[in-house]
Amino acid sequence: MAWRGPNDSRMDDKLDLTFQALADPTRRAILSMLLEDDMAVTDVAEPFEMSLAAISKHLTILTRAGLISQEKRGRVKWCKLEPDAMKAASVWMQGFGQFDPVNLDAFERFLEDVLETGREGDEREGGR
Amino acid sequence: MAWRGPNDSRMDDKLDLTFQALADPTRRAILSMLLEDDMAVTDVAEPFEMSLAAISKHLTILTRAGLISQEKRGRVKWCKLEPDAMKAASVWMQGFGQFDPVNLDAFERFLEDVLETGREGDEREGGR
DNA sequence: CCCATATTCAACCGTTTGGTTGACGATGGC
DNA sequence: GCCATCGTCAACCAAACGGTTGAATATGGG
Repeated sequence: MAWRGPNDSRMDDKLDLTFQALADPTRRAILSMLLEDDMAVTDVAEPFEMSLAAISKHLTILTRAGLISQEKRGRVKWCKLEPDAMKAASVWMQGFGQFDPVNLDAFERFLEDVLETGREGDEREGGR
Repeated sequence: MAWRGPNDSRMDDKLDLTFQALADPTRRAILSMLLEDDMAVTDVAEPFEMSLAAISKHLTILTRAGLISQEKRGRVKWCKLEPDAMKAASVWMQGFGQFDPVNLDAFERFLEDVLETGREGDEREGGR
């Protein structure tokens, strides 16, 4: 991945979109729901006590941030989690933490591999 | 750490503050500066083309999010990075990726295995 | 063809955000 | 004691945010 350092303005714009998208509890809840499975817009909206239009707006914001993708099949629009943007933000944050940057490089390579092959590696046990 | 699951409202509030604080490029730049060293408010403000009052507000937001702390010594108020809050947000995000920093050792073993054998390990069961 | 379903659009509204300016309280140096 | 410096406060502003409602635009089913 072309890492341009913490001052790349393109990355800055991307982080703006990502963090702003994550800064709303409804949107975070939506992301959690999509972790379980892809969902139609109407189904995403169902557990929330707000209008479908409001949820539609939230989904647009998540899409622009790259956190999800939406594909229309028939008259139903399916929402799918896209962890890429989250990964970028996560990597940015790691720079401030107590995590080992060497391992970071390794997991970036790992992620690229995973994302390219389309494999999702959910053998991760904790399952929250 | 007392992990209460992704629906703990206290954590939700904390994540709100954290992500909202991170959703502004000025504030992220300030955090980057503080990564190098502790700084006085005036010195933080110096490279930015906005008023001291504006920077002061940004610093208040960062403080309420727990991302920095401020200590007044004499008439100078020193700002210090506090990576703990960032770590909480980072951990939340990890739940969406294939990357698990808590389990980096296991991951490294897994990565070595993948790279050596070129094999990808488990197959996923059902597609979506 | 007609109707129900799925989703977005457009206009609107109150609140929050990110900035400004000017006045103000504290503190340290001479 | 005075003055310059450090930082915040208060009032204000435009723009963005998060929500609502009602109309509009597909699309699929009988």
